Amino acid sequence: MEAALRALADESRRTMLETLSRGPVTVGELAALLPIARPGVSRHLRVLREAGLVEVRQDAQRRIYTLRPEPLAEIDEWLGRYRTLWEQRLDALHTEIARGKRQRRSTR
Amino acid sequence: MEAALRALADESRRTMLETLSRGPVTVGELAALLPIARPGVSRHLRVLREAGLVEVRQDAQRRIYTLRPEPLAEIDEWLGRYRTLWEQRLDALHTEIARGKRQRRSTR
DNA sequence: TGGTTACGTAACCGTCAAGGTACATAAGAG
DNA sequence: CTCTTATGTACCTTGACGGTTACGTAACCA
Repeated sequence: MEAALRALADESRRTMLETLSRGPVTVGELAALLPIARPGVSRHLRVLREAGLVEVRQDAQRRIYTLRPEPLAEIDEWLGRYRTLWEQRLDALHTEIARGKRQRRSTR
Repeated sequence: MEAALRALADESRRTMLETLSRGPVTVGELAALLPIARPGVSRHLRVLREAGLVEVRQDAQRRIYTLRPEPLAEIDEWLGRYRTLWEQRLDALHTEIARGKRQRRSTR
């Protein structure tokens, strides 16, 4: 989770994850969507790989990256320690309105 | 959320938040729990303040810091885009386990 | 075989971040 | 007032980070 949090601190990498969330993608396609050159993208992908946030598979010359969301789940779990705190506050703010907002608490 | 994510990338600051989650605390108390000198703690607190993650109130010479969890809620919300992705995976894993144990999952 | 495509890595540079020491300041205490 | 306590800020150094260009390399293609 440590490494994943550091990975998320960079905006380019968050954009890359956003793109990857819509499906597998090659390095070139990622680079086309970002304001940085391809080698930079490769380096970012390395960081994401080492954080366990992406997987690579090879297809001819291409490398196809896919999102691996598990580390995000770990971050979510870590945030869980604080969830009750902000929920208390939100409840205090708009007690009535926040009703339907909490059915998404999965098993933990 | 941007600034909050950067703030969370540092381990000392995460430890500080952890401490703050148990209640308000002074700078000196925080510094006593960390391997870094007090001025460093002050700087970390500045980052947390600018990220909206803490609030200060003054009591005589002391500054009492309290956690402000709202930015964490924003991060949680941002993670929400990916939540269904990892839940699908976890569900797959769980059904696998359940199948191995010959258990039946209750419907959510 | 030689060329092209797609990608990673190396080397380099500027910037930023995190740490420490020294100093400034504000509030009580005497 | 002066001294002490509690904290922030200035300044410096070091190391990590993000970006670029140049280069290496594996796989396909003519």
